[in-house]
Amino acid sequence: MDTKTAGKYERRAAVIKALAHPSRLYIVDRLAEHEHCVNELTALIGSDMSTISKHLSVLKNAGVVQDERRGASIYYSLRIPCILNFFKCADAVIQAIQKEQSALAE
Amino acid sequence: MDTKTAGKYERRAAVIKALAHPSRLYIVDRLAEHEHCVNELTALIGSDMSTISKHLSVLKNAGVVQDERRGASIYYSLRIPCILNFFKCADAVIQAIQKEQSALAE
DNA sequence: TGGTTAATTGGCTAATTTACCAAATAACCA
DNA sequence: TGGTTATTTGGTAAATTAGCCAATTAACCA
Repeated sequence: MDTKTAGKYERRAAVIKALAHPSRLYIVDRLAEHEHCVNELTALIGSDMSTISKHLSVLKNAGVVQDERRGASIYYSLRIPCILNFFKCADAVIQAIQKEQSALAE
Repeated sequence: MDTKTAGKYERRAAVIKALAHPSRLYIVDRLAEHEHCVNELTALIGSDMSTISKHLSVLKNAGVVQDERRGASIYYSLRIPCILNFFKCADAVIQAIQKEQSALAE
C-alpha cells in the first residue's frame, strides 16, 4: 500500500477509533438529541467526571463533537450528524450475528 | 447507565471497534468491490500474512465479513454492505476538520 | 476576596492491541 | 507419500487505551 493510500485509511480509522467505545457511543447518541454539558453526561453515565471529560476530548479531537463555554459550564454538541448512520449499520451487523447464532442453535 | 443500556452500547462498540484500524478499513473497501483471499489482501497491504489473517479474524468475529474455503484458498467477502456508509461519514468529519484548520490558518 | 461548582490535566496502573516470527494445519499435486 | 502453497495459531515485546484519584484552572457569587 502506498503512503498516500495509507494516509487516507489512517485518517478514516482515526475518526472511527474515536467512536469505538461504549461510553463515547452513548455520548454521541445523547448529543444527537440535544447538547449536554459534562456534568449532565457524567450523571447519565456514572463514571468519574475526569473519565467523561477525556472521552469528550477524544471525540472533539476527532472532529465528531464541538464545545462551547457558557458561564461555568461547557456544552458539547454533535458536529457531524451522519455519525448516527453508524448506529444503524452496527445494529444491522448485530442483528445478522444474532440471526446466525439462533440458526446454529437449532 | 443501567445494565441493559450498557449492553446495547457495548455491542455497537464491538462492531465499530472491529473497523477501527487502517488495514481493516482498507480490507473492507477492497471486499466491497469483490471477494479476496488472504493471499491477495496480503499482497495489496504488504504486512505479514499472519497479521492480515488476524485482521480478518477480527472482522469475522464482529460479523462484518464471512469466509469460504475453495480449494487451498479461503475467500473473504463483505457480509453487511452498509459498512460503506461509515466511510462517507468519516470522510465528512475529515473534511470538516480540514476546513476548520484552513480557516484557522488564515 | 474567599468559597463553591464545573471542567480539565497529570500521574499511575491494569488491560488491550498490534505486529512480527516460528510453528502448526489444511489442501493440493507430482 | 512427500513437497509446496495457503492459512491460522501461539508466543512475545512495544505501544496504546481506560479509569480512577489528586491537583489545577475557570467562572461565578456572596
